Amino acid sequence: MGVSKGASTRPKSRQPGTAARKAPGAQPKPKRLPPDERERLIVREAVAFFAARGFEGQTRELARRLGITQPLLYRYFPSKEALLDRVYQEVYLNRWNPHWEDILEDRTRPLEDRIVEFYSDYARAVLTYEWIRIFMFSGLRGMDLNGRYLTVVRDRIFARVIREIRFENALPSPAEVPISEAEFELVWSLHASIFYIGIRKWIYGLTIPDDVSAVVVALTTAFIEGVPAVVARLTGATATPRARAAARRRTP
Amino acid sequence: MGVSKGASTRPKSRQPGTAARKAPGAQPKPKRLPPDERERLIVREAVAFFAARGFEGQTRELARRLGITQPLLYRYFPSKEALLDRVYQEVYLNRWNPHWEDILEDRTRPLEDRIVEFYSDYARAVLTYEWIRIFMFSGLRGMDLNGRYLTVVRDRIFARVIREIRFENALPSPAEVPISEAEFELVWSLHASIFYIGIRKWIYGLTIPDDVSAVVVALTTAFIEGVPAVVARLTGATATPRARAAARRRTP
DNA sequence: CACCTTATTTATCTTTCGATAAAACAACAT
DNA sequence: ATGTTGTTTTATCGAAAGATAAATAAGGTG
Repeated sequence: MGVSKGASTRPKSRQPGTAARKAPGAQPKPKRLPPDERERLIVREAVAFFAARGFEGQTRELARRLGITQPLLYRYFPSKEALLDRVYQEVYLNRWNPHWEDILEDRTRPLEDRIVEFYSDYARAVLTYEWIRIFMFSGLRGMDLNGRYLTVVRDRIFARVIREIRFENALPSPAEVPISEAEFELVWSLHASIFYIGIRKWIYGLTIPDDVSAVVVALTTAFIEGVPAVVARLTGATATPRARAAARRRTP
Repeated sequence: MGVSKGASTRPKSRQPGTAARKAPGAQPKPKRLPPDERERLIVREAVAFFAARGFEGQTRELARRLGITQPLLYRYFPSKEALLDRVYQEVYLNRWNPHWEDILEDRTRPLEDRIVEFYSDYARAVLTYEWIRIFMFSGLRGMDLNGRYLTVVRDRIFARVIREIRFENALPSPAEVPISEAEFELVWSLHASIFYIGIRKWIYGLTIPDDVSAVVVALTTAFIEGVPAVVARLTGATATPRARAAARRRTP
């Protein structure tokens, strides 16, 4: 069945020395590359490709975007699933900044500054086309990756934010009074407000404010101003503005 | 190639009168149904099916879940795409409650009550497995449906909320001072905090608070308490607590 | 330059999936 | 009963789409 039909329609080999100028827009050239460099190229393009098309995106199209043939992908990854695993790793693991945790607990600075700096940088890292979409795609696919990632966020970020808020307001530490779900819920609402900006842009295709950082600042300020009263109620203690000011002064 | 192989492995026809008892768990029976009832069954199952599997879900599996054969779907819908269009319509159009707009502008009630009632009911309608997931799937697919839906939300809900907040605080009406993007951004943050609860549950598979309504109340209260100052700054006017109380008294 | 290693391509297999045509059969009217 | 209408199934097509084996050729080494 039609074996030689397709092959004859396009030149089988280029003359040596012919610069292989392709149509404009096509990949420069499927040059022979050292394996690790080719692998890097594949992973980089795969992240962009699957972010755009979803995980049902076809290996043939990915190969075309890379300017290579589809079977070559299978020399570097045993299956499409293995390539997807690599894509997750690339997006989740490699974009977490351990320094974020230090920022949040640097008590030489006002808490509001710390949260603003953290969320500004977090937004810069996470509110991107690739991150947001791959996160959603993997969530919809039912992978537990999202759950595991958000457990880390909860333990390392949310818990720290709450601990620092309590400290600033001279409230019991988490060791004395465990963090309630209601307190976590407050931080979730700040987190959601910021993350949802990325969803609006990269999933819904809406326009968002030019200056995302300014929005982060505004949301954080409102959060810091409004939350202590709620937290105080939740922990059973009271935190008046006076107590807050005192706590702030106490901080070196 | 193996034409009669598959057919011989299972009984081709049932004895008339045989009740066709199938394996437990299988659909009751592919009874012959009036077209509009069959169509309703298909649409209902299609919504659940595509919400779970995404729009790449296969027609064969959908048919199996319905207890019918796959070609029968094509008697009711000319193509898979047509069935998907029907699914969107079902989810978006049929779950919008026009009364919501009335709730928000009923000035005989305190604004906080109105927003709480609106968002409690909105959450009940929208924070469901099917709604949230189909909304995300269609967004990721690049459909403009999400954009069009959210334009409606913006014009009918957000704009009303802002107008009412201004009124309560004796600030200029939108006719006098147009609504700024910053004001919309404030309402977006409330909306995001609530909507994201659904994302956490139905996309990430996380546990959420038992009492979502209580969270809606808490978020709305914080919003109402915190926002007027910001809105006042944005409109160039001032809204002291005194002005707010006055405005509230003025409301019949 | 000849040779060897291995990156890359060509050709092809198998399965899956949307879609169609024709056969079968259930319900109803006469 | 018998015929007619229209729902449902059976059988099958053709085009993807993941994956594999064998052939090709680029680049380094003696």
